[in-house]
Amino acid sequence: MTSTPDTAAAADSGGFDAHAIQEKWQRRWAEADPFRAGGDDDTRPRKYVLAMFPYPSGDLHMGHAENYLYSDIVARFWRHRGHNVLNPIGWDSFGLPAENAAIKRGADPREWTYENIAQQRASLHQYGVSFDWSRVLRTSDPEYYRWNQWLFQRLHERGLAYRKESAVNWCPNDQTVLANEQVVDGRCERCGAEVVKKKLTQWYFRITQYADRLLDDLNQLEGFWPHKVLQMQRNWIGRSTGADIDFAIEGHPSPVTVFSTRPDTLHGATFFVVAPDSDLAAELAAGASAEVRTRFQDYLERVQKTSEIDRQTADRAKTGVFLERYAINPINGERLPIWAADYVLADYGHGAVMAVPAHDQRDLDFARAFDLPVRVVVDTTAPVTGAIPVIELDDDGVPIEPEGADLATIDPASTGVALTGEGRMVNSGSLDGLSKRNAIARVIEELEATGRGRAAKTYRLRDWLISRQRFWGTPIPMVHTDDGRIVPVPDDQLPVQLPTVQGLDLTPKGSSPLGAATEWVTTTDPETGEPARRDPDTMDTFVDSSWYFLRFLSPNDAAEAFSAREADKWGPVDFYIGGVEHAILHLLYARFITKALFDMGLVEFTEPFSSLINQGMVILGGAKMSKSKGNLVLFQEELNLHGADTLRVALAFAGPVEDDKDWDDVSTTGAAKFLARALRVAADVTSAPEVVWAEGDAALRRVTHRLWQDAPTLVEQTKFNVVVARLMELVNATRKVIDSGAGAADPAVREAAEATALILDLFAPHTAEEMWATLGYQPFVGLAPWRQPDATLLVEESVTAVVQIDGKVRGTLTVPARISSDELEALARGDERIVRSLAGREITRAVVRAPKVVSFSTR
RNA sequence: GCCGGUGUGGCGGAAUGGCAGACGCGACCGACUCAAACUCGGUUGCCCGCGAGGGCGUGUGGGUUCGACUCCCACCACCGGCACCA
Repeated sequence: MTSTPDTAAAADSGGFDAHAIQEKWQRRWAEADPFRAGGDDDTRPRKYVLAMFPYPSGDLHMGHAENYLYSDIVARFWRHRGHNVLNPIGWDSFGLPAENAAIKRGADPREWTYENIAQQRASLHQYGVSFDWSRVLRTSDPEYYRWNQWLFQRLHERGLAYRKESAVNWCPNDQTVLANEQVVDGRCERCGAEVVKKKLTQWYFRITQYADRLLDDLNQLEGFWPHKVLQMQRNWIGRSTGADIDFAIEGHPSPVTVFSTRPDTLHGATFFVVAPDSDLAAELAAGASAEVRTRFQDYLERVQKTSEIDRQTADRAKTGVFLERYAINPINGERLPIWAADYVLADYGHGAVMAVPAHDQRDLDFARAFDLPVRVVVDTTAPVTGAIPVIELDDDGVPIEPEGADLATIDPASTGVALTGEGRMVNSGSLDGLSKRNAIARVIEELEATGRGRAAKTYRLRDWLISRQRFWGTPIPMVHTDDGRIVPVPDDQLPVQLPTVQGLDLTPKGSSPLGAATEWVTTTDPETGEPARRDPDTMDTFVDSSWYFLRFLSPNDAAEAFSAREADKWGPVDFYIGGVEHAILHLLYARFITKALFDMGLVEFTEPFSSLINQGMVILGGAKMSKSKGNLVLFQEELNLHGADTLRVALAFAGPVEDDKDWDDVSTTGAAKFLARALRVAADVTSAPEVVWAEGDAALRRVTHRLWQDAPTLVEQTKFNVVVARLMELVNATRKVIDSGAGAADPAVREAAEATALILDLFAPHTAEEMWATLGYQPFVGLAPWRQPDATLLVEESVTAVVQIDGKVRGTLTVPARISSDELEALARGDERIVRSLAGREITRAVVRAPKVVSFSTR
């Protein structure tokens, strides 16, 4: 016989024809459609299981294999537990790769996109995933993106979508703007090009209005989302609390506000710094001498030439120019010289700071570089009530006198180290003697009394820039009239459809290619009928994915974005799984949009995903796989080679869900052997289906029922690798009874084989269906309920008790499970081995935990 | 610098404070075979010992406990996030 790929695969799969089984059951599933979610007449409790939908760039990779395996395991589990499960799939099909491929091939991005979707769809079918295939959506379909435009209008009505001019992140390679979240280490998240700042007027979503809720609501996700993701979102939102303080500026009409987290140190302010690239700096310089103006201009140019990457480098020497202007400290009337320096950022806080060099390291570095005064206002050597004094011990355990017990020895002006710790206020007028906490409260009170300051919060989070100067995305549904008004396209005129690419140049050139689609751009004001032009930009594709989980609930509804009724029934998503790369981008945006929809009264929940799992990556040889490195393991290839079940079991067994899995450590041979053994066990069963369960080999029955006891918990804890291990134990135990125990006719063998099929369905659904049929049942095992453990089988009749002497195991006793502590202790004391180990030493203490442990102490 | 996470055999990993290393891979031995592959059975943490048995062992050092991979403190290493954020 010649070796074809199929026979090779059969050999690899341990002698059975995995591919024939696979195709057979996939055909049956396609005919019967057993995994479609139930409708209104379905009274089972609901579970919404979702894996982050794929972007259709080329074929699926091993990361997808993991993602859709894990969600499928969970979906199948809940069906077995009697739930009505929604497990949908769709495609996140707008975006740059399609556009870039189209440019390269001189084609329409649609072709490339929909070809890839077809290919990925075929792979997922072949993988045996129990999706509800009736709900497929593609975000690049007008039927979908129409609702992006609807969402935009709703946000716009509420002032949550707005236009502003601002210095934005610009990717010179992709020729488009980027959201803050898409800039990683000063580089474009997509292509790695160094991002530059550019002043542009763009559309934003006002996510900052939700900053507090986005931050505070993370607490209710604690324990349900990975701790790491919660922490990353907290960092990203970056709330600081403190005070806004108004400083009058000499010769300037209005006061300037600064934010400080340490308003208690206001008396220690010795100068004032503005961001050189802020409007304020330009204004202040304009009112100064010609010489200052020149110096400032030179400095500004230098700053603007510095790349974001260089600017973010820590330990840069402080630079700046004195603007020969003065700010007035509102608490003591002191004149503070105003400097422009690039260590102050234009887009954080108010773009200006009060500098307190004694108690802020950056201000101190600057003061020392330019010889500015340093005034200590917090005595950090003074004890603070409630603070726990730290006493350090030297090598001999003798307390070391804290150095700097004398304030003079820790003077920041000479040490160069700012005093940022707790202490008592000094040189601060009415604040003297107060602790930091009390001083902050007092100074805010005083400032509020004179109207020169107030408690305030500042965030790191910026508004979400959603305009993109590219073709393959949702057109922004706004028109610009000749007289400069910006008018929304009314709902009944949506969708604003993308034009064909015919005659369009998609090559990135800094403005949207849609601007050149003259016919498309030219329109009329929907209110007045006057000539107008369409907004040529498209939306960030993260808008598409910020609400897709709601569209899955009524994907074919032409009347509304999603059904509020269905959202009440299914939402929020019960189990969400995807890669950690979306920890802030997608997950933050989806949370924001959900809260906005809640405020509109369209959903009844404020968090979209009740639980979240980040699966690890599939790597190779310790390194991330990538096309450029040429170390790719291709999903479709592995699928053809091993078959779906072997691949699924191998991945599920490879390790914990959240851990990275090195493909070198993923054992397809082990998985294939196990599946073959499981099938053989089912085939060996000779008893008829209607069997009396209470009979048969007791030891095997205990293995079976312990698994029935543990499996649900293990699956809910996503310990899939352990469930597979336990199934292997069960199959091994069954094999043993068949070969060298009660034999194949024993009812316990059938009971074990049926349990194997029912639980194996999570991991190897084709093999499980085959076993189920072999055992004489009608399909589908995927819909058959799991069984309850028999409680009487969970208690062992006899157990192994451990005897410890001084913490070391010195012997074991086989004892009845219900032995009393006294009996057990007596047995232990009398045990020949224990007596020998004691060697005459006296037992000073005995701790007995029947029936498991006896612990003797001898000293 | 700040915040978070992780350290267990040759490898992937398991273990409600109670026999560390389940399960699998790999390796070795054996059965089947003319032979190999497949399959099946056995051994496999390290050290000493022919053996019975003993010693050591979950990154390091301490602590709590009759008993610690597990809880507490300090440290080391690696990984991740943020970072001139006022």
